Amino acid sequence: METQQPPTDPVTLEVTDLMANLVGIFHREYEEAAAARSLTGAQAKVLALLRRGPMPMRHIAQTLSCEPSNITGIVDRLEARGFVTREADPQDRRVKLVAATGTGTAASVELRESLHFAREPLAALDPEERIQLRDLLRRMLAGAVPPA
Amino acid sequence: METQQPPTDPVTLEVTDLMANLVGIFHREYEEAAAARSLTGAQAKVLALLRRGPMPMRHIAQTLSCEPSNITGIVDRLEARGFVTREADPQDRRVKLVAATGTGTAASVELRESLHFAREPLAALDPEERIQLRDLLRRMLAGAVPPA
DNA sequence: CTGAAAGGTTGAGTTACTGAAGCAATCGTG
DNA sequence: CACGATTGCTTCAGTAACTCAACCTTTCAG
Repeated sequence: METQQPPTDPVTLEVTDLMANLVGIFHREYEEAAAARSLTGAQAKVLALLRRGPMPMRHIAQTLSCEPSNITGIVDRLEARGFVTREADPQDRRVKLVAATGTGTAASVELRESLHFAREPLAALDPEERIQLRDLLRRMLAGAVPPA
Repeated sequence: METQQPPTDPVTLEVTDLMANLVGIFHREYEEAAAARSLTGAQAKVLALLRRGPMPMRHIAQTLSCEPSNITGIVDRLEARGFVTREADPQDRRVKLVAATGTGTAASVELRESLHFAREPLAALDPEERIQLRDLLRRMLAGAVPPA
């Protein structure tokens, strides 16, 4: 949309494609791992966010870049199942602070640790390479939004 | 689900987390790029698959690991907008071969090339590092399913 | 030829999502 | 201090994606 850098070098293009595959695989595994705990992907994402502590709906919506009304529904369903609670912020009673319950946090942590991804494609790399990869990813993400 | 490797070393865990962030960013950009062409993410994925040539619905469903009935709907909407066609396979008339039209292919190629991702997080790496990253990703994906 | 299996579609039901409208609490300014 | 604008969240359509079960149609096996 903004500055149009016409050529896009071949390496970048290939990395983008590889990344797309990786994203596909990762995504599928994430959904499966969530489903195994009868969570949807969206619910799991919200729960993961809440591992950092209670936060206003607004903040959740911004972080996941979606409409607040969307979060209302997701939190509704999480709340109905006892994974999160909604409490009015005493500081500003317009704000609802969403917090993960013990069960919610546990499910999220468990999910995170169950990600097979860690063992499948990643297993193809030896420890040294994994560190290399980590460093590259760190640098790439240093500038980006600090999300999920 | 299968063999439980208890400890999961710290580097792997961190890589998984970084990857999760990356996946989030990439995913968001993909959706946006698709939306900019008034496609949904799912539609864009199917269209991307069809760049390789016509294929039966069954095959699409398997590749995207979802129910065939799901694909019916997505292809319906793509067809309604002239991005794909459905034709009976002369070899086996149960099979419907879905093929991207010129418009469909064009949209898909354009979308692929518009992925900003190439310039945002990736721009933080210098050419040498990008090659390093490419090689690592290649190795990781060598064993995996050859998807989208 | 007949019954089982495979490819797709249909229909019901859930979730995720958007956008507009609405309500309540808060803030800014005269 | 009061009043209008703004902010945070919910509610209400409306659409897309998805699952599952039931259902045709074509193919295949015996």
